[in-house]
Amino acid sequence: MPELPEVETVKRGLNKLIINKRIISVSDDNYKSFPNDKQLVEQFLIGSSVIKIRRRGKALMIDLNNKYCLVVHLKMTGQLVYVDSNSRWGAGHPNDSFVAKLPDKSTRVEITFNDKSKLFFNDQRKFGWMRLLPTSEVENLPFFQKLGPEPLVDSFTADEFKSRVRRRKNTNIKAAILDQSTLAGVGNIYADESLFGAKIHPQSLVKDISDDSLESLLKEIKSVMNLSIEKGGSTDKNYVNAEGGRGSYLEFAKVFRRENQPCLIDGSPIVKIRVAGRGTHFCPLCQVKAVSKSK
DNA sequence: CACTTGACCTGTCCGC
DNA sequence: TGCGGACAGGTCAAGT
Repeated sequence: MPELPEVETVKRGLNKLIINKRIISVSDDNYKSFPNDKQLVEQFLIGSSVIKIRRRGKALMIDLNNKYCLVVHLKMTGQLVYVDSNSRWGAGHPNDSFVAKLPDKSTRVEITFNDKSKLFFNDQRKFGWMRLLPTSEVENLPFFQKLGPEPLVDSFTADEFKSRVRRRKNTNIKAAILDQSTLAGVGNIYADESLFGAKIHPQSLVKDISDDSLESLLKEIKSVMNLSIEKGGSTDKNYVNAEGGRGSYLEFAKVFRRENQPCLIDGSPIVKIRVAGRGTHFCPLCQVKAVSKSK
């Protein structure tokens, strides 16, 4: 589920909810979700306080006041949900029926703070993970070593985007932008949406795409992600924000999950195919496949 | 080496 | 209603 905008939304939520709270207990399901040595958790997680939450790509880093950091990757179905000391937001709150049921069968880790409020790490498919380690060692994790630049910072230029994408000359453009070493944070939803905006066919080979088109693609990636952050991300099935609420970006999506519905530009039906092993949505009229020059 | 495919899991939906 | 298979927003390992 969560791509950059969803993880950014969770980050912003947690930064309003758990700063300066002290962790008094942690329970987990002894599953791979949290493969840390129990002694390390006892020694460095319990008793520590949260300083701030950062995001890099689709990963979250919860910085603690003892130079340790709890890194979290939500993968497909992970959730980080905070609930107050009554385990609910109060009658009438739109998220109350969801959070009042926590923990549920997907809960993998439950963190309790000094004021009895809780942070739940839920993950139906168990692909996600948490990892406690010294903050200075976070960047050494293989996941971060390979990660490309953040797309939304000004220092990430069109020239750098082009040269990174063009390293993947023999593959299609969708695979190239889903590759987290090209740039960080693009997943299936925003790949489809940004390719539509840039009028690029998802199966076009990188070597057949013009520089102008790639520049347009970077602009679309930025604008699609910024809009999604504004809308609190995309909730399809599992994703919720740090308070258990839904994101509304999919109401604004132009191709994702809109197969057989009319293209908003020309009215022709949106098509769904499989590209790079993923369900892929596009408009066959707007997004014409780039043609190879050599042949 | 560059690239593609399958595996990791559970839940849901669709066709028979 | 039951059952098998395909599929779901991400990443890695293993294969070609």
